[in-house]
Order: sequence, then C-alpha cells, then structure tokens
Amino acid sequence: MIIDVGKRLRMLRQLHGLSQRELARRAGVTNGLISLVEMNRVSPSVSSLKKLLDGIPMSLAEFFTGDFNQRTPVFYAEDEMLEIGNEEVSLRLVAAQRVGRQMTLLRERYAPGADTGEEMLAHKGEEGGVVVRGRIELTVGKETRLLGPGESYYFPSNLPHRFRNQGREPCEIVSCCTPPTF
Amino acid sequence: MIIDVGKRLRMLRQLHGLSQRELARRAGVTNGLISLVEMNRVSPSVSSLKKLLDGIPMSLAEFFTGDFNQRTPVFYAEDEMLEIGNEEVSLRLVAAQRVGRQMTLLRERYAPGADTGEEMLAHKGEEGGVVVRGRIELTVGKETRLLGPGESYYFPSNLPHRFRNQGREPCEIVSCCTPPTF
DNA sequence: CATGAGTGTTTAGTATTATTGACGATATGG
DNA sequence: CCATATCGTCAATAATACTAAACACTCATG
Repeated sequence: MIIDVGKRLRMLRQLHGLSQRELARRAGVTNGLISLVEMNRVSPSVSSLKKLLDGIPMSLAEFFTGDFNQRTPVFYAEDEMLEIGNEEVSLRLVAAQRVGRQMTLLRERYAPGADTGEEMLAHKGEEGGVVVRGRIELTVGKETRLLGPGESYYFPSNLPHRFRNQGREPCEIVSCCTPPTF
Repeated sequence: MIIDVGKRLRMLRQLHGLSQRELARRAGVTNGLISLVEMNRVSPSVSSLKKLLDGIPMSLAEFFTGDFNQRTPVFYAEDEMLEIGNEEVSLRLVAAQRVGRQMTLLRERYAPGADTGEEMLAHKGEEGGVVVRGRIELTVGKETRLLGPGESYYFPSNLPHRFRNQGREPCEIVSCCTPPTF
C-alpha cells in the first residue's frame, strides 16, 4: 500500500479540529513545517512525524496502519469468494480483490486425510482460527493438539506449523492472518 | 510504546541475513546511512525508512506495529476463550491475553432478535467475518444484506455498521478485526 | 472601511540527514 | 604470510528537512 503522509496528516489534524499552528505548538515544531509536510513538499523525519503524532495524539503504528480508503464490495456470497485450494485443502478468501487489505480472512476446508505437509509452513505475521466443524490436528513449533468444534488457535506465523485432518469427516475452519499473505 | 528505530531495524536486517551493504543495495540507499540509523545517530526521514523497509521487505505499519515477543499459549479450548457478551450477543475472544496482538479473532453468537443497535457502530481499522450458522442481517453504510451460512463480509470499520438477527435460530459468526480493538 | 485575530503558504537561512569514499577489523584461501 | 573480500564505522561534502519571519487571505467587530 502506498501511503500519502501529507494527506493523512492533514486529515487527522482536521479531524481533531486543530489548526497547523495549534498542532505545531503541541508538537513542538513550527507551523511552516506542518504546511510543507501536508503538501508533501518534504518527507518528515521519523522523529518529526513522531512529535506531530504525539500532538494529535496517535502512535506511529496507528498512523501507518490506519486505512482511509474507499469503496469496494462489502458482502460476499459463497461463489464470490476466491477459491484457491485443491481437492484436499480448499481455501475461500474473503474480499480477495480488496486493495490494501490489512488481513486475510479465509474459510478453510480440510478433507479427511488432508495434510499441509512435512516441511512445515513458516511465514511472517500472526494467524488464528476457530474450528467450525470436524477435527484438525495442528502442530505449532513443538506443540501438537487436536482441536474440535468451537476450539481455536492463535500464533505468530514464523513458528513452523502444520495442519492434518486425521479424522473421517471434513474439517472446516474460519481463519485469519495478518499481514495479508495472499 | 516507545520504539527504538535503530535497534529494530538492525534486528530485522540481521533476522533476514542481510549485511548493511546488501540491504543498502536493495533499498537504494547507502550503507553508511544504515549504519548511522542503526546507531540512532540520525532519525531517518519517512521516505528513507520506507525505502529501507521495502528492501526487507516490510511495511511501515508492520515496522511500527511489530511485536517481537514471546511465549503465549497457542491453543484455546472453548472455556479458555474470554467471553465478553450479554445474553443476546456473545463474543468469545481468541488469544485475549496475548500482548501486542495484531488482530482480534472472535467467535460471535447472536440470539434470535439480537441487535447491535440503532446508533451504528463505527471505529477504526478493518473487519471481516464468515457466517457459520443461521442468518444475520448486516448493514454497512447504506447497504443492507441478509447473510447465510458460508457467506461473508469485509469492510473498513469506520463505516457505520449494525448486526441484527431477525430469524428464529441463533446465528454464529467467526470474525476478525485489525487493528485489535479489544 | 479599518483593524485585529485567525487561517495556510512561502522564502531564506540553519540544522539535520544522506552520500561518497576511506579506514580498521575480521575472515578465507593461496 | 600476504592477498582479497566483506564487514561496520567514520569524516567531509551534498542534499534535504526544519525554523523563523513575512505574506496573503478570510472572517468578525468596531
């Protein structure tokens, strides 16, 4: 996602009913700088941006995480969800087409016998899920557990992990990961 | 949270096995700058930091949000999930106790007749969900739709929204929002 | 009309950041 | 042991962020 620091700052400032001078006073910078930053004539140093956000107040994390977009579909019928699985593991991705998504929401189906494989998955971010139907054996790091309906998991995705359905009925999970990996 | 830009950058760079020069090449800056930034001798401009993170790669949001913790439980049985609902709307929160979570994963139950209310909800971030059982009427902005099992939604949370279960059977949803609001 | 207090923008000068190129340290291979 | 390569740091210079002060504009108020 490409972000427009100036526009975002201006929006936030106005949202809080502050003038450039008032924010400048609170932040300990000059009003001129705020003008320049908001017009994208300069790219503020992190330390300056931090000062500015302290005056709002807002954290750098929030500032860069915040989304201020736009108009994409809200609702998704089953066949409007992008399907990316195979016959064993089926993934239906919610809001696949949405640009600048901050997370990936999936409906996952594991057929009996399905297995995401020996060489364990490992990527960035965090993921979690809730088992909706059936049972799944989940290994995260050195821990393994059999999860049933209503049970859940949550872990940083850099831990190696593996899903196996050793049961006789298909297993269905709703899961989410951030940042979006698909 | 007070962050140490230099330390964090160095950690990330080393985590990815990159030398200052290699990262410099990828980011389109000089190795000297990386050295100075990592020693906190300068506060990089946002544009420079962006370049550096592009070379990792990592978003500014992730960089400032980044959690680099820790050891918390991975699996959650039903009664290990924090419950925060009332009799109409029941929310079970996955990994509630986890510090620095980047998203909130919920199992929601709406009793027949449940309604999140006239004055519509509106907060920051994004949220999405999948209907697991029953039906729910969801209004987002000016759009309203009745969602059934397998159907889903995803929208920026600053749009006002409202959930109503007008049916006779309870409705169950697995939802996720980021950044975490609970 | 003034006049004054508010707004955001601009400009010239100063402070800080970023580049360039050289340095010492460490490691590898001939 | 000397060459060669790669590492992070540093000093001097170039580029850019930031400040201070003035400007132009709008809106109230007398």
